Amino acid sequence: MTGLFEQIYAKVREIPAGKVTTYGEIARVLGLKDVRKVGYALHANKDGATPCHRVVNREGKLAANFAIDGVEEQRRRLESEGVAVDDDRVELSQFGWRWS
DNA sequence: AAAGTGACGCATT
DNA sequence: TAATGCGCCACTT
Repeated sequence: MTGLFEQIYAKVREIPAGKVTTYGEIARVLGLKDVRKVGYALHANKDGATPCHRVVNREGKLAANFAIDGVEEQRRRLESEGVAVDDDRVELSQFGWRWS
C-alpha cells in the first residue's frame, strides 16, 4: 500500500472533528493537478480507517456515492460532530478546514 | 502493456 | 444555482 492513495488518506486523517475540507484543498496540499484522484482514492477506501465523511466538494456538497453507506450516513456523521448540514451541504465558510 | 474508470473543478451558458 | 463539457492522471484489470 504505497502510493498516492496513502498520501491522501494521511491528509484526510489530519482533519479535526467538526471540520470539513474539499477535494481540491487536498489535491492542492499534495501538489496534485487532478482532484479526481482524491475522490477516486476515497472511493476505494471503504475501510473506516479514514474520516472520509469530512471531505466534500467545492460547494460543500456531500458526495452522492459515498462508499460507506450513502450520503445519509455521511450527513449523519457530520451532524454528530457538530457540522450543520443543510440540503446535503455544509457551510464551508464556517466549517471549512484548510492547510497552509 | 493498453484501455477503462472516476466521492471533482472550472468556464461557460 | 443548475446543467454541460473538458481537462487530467493514478489505479485496476
